[in-house]
Amino acid sequence: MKECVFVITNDNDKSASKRDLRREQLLAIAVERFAKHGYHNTKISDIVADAGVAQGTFYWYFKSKEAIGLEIIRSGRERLLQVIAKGYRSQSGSVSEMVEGSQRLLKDIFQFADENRYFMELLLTGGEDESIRRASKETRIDMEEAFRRNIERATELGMLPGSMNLHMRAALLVSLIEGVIARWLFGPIHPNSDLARLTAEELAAETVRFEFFGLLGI
Amino acid sequence: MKECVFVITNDNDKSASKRDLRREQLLAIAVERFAKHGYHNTKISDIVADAGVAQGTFYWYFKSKEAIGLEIIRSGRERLLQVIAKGYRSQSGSVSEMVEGSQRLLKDIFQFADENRYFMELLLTGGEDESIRRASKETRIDMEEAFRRNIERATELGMLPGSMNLHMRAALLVSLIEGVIARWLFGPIHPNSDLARLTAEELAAETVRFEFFGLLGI
Amino acid sequence: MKECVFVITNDNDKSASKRDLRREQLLAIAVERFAKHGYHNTKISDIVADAGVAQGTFYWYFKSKEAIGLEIIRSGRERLLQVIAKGYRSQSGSVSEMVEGSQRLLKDIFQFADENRYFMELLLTGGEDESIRRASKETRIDMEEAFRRNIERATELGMLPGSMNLHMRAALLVSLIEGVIARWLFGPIHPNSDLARLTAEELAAETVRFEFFGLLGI
Amino acid sequence: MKECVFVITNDNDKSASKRDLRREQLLAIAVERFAKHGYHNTKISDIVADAGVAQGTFYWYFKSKEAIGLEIIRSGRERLLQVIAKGYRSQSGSVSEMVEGSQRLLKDIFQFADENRYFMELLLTGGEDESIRRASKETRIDMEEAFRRNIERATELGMLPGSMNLHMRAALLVSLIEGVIARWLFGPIHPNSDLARLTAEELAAETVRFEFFGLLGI
DNA sequence: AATGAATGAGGATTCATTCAT
DNA sequence: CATGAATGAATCCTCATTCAT
Repeated sequence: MKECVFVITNDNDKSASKRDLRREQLLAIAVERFAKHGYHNTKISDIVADAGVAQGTFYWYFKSKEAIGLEIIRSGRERLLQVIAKGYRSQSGSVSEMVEGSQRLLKDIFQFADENRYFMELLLTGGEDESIRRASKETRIDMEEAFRRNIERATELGMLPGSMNLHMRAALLVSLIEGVIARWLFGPIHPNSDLARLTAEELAAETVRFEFFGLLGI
Repeated sequence: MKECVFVITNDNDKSASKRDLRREQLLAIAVERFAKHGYHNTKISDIVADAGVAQGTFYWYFKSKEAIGLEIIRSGRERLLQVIAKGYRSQSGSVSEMVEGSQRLLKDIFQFADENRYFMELLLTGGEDESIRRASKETRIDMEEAFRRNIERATELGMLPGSMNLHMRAALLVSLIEGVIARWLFGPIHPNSDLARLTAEELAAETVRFEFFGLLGI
Repeated sequence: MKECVFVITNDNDKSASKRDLRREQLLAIAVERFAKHGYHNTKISDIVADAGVAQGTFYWYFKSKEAIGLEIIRSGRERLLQVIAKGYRSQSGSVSEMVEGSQRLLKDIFQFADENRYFMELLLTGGEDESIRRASKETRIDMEEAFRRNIERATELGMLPGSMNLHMRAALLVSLIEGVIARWLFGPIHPNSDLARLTAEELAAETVRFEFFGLLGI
Repeated sequence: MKECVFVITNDNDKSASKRDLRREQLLAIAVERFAKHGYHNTKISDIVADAGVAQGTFYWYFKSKEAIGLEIIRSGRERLLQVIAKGYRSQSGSVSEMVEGSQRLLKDIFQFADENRYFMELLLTGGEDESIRRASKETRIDMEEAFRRNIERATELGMLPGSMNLHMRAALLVSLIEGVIARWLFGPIHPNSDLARLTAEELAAETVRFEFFGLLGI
């Protein structure tokens, strides 16, 4: 029987009822197993065994296996988009200020990914069930859209050159972020690479450098 | 019953026997279904129905479902690495020569991806079965390693600054490439984005610009 | 949450306690659902949801699902047999008196069926659970027996010819009654038939005519 | 393992393939168990155990449990309606000819019922699953409709008085037939009644007498 | 080479019933 | 009296794989 380690829902009210706790526990176990072994390779019987409850108990909290999968994506999506929303650019500034701001945002995202690695893994690599696949895609599109708006704003403020397609830039940027997170947290990663040992802060620094200056950059 | 459209294996011998053709056909159907619906959501009965043969016939050509999955990855991997190998840098040159070379390599990779979109989708998003997951990872690590050597060589030749971690650069570069391919060919992609309408050549141009100069670049 | 509409038990004592009311309510909901959807398709959770109480509450009033089924049959049986008992023939009379008496009895039975349609449906079409099936059968045998005695008495009084097997006559008569009730209240009924729109009285008149005179009758 | 006793489908072609035989066998076992124990109390595992095959084999022949239930009704319905269709009145005649014709029809129906008692039981008492319930109802309506047309024709030919509602007559007639069959073959039946021991012919004679002359009849 | 019937372990889901509070 | 969370046996159905023909 496993304790509840990863709290998934946004529980602002202090009095987490016993019911809520059990729900969180099942969610946490499910997201971990889905990420580690895949959705189809995770049996409800595995989840309940981990939680130390009977098979039927699962269905007191979730309508179906698909439902818990969607719930995981939904809840993670909300919190991920919140993190990104906080990093929105609002005012003009120097290049170094912009780089700094970007780095702070990336660090927040990487930290979130680290704290929610199983969700992140599910989001980035999962999607065996059609509906979960779709929900993941939507979340990733939302993320890209958030970055697109951010870049758009910076371009309007004259902080970025307007010569490149906005969508393209956003796509490239999010590719960078997703790829870095995936390699940092759950491979594929070259055995000799020490990328996995970096902190969120260090990772953000490296990434932001590439983001703004490319391979030729400083 | 479906015709064999996507030839997967490297068929050098001219006289493709009837047996080989059937094998190719099954592989082509399988890779498409695996990519479109996922490994677990693809039943052997689906594959054989598409091919217009009986259930048992499948097992005359492949040992098991896992085997056909691995075969798909194996064959795609070989051909993908060949494409990358051809683009290897060997001699020094100007920045614009380097950019040009890179762009040519990217174009080749994108073209390969376009011609093998189902394999690519399986490689980048698949991995429900443990052994296929591993095979995909290894292929992607190989790809990263190839790029790492390329960057290393360019750094030794003084064409790139040595200030950045090699593995990090390779990871960022491959993230870029993988993300762009995924968005170009099979989403997740923003509905308003016209990325999907670009040619391999145009995509390579955009990508290489970001690769070398970042968001601030020309 | 549903109000208690159909009172099922013979409540002679004036002061129906709160407890009795709840019991009646559960019985009423159960008999309706059993009739409409079948015994197996009715979940305890459906019944309690309709009643607006918790799952466990059901078991404070009834030992089990089977028990409530049997209770429904038992209580209905008592009241149905009472109705029939009141119509018993005791004295001789003319043919038209006999027809009149029969018609009155049928009208009473049809009225009872109308007021207890769900019980009637359960009695005539239900019987998925072995013990309920048995209880229903016994009730219907009792009904047949009551009619057999009635016919026997009329035959002894010389009001009916003795040329036909008594059991056969009773069987045919009860078949008629059961079939008519079923079609009148809950089908199977031909869409164009206006049988369902008849009153109990009209239905009794038509039925009694056939009962005594057959297709060739007046 | 049980042999196939009751052939359910209309197999006119001599060469019943092995596949057809297995299908018939499963149908026969299913209809018997559905009739004896009810639809919900019959497990697929019971059926296949009786047939001596593996669980999965069932699903090679039938899509689902519901499907086999519907197939049973569908096939029985066809054959039952054929029997009735053969008894259609076409020409005028004397009363005794009419009675004779009716008796012959009833005998055929009773014989069919005897030879297909499990189907009959399912048709008349079954219907736990919603779709099977509906299919049964439709069949019984068809039967009623067939008799209605028969009565209509006889009335047009002046062989029956026109004073009674057609639908009502048909309903009463079919009630009679259904009730008699039910009591004859599978109760509810009074223990002292010797109805169950009658032959189809005798039963038809008794029933037809009541049909035309009622209780007061000859 | 090919067929297609047969296998059977496995897994999701249901639901009557129990019980601590 | 009432709650509602928990139980777990039961059952339908899936599908990769085998094998006689």
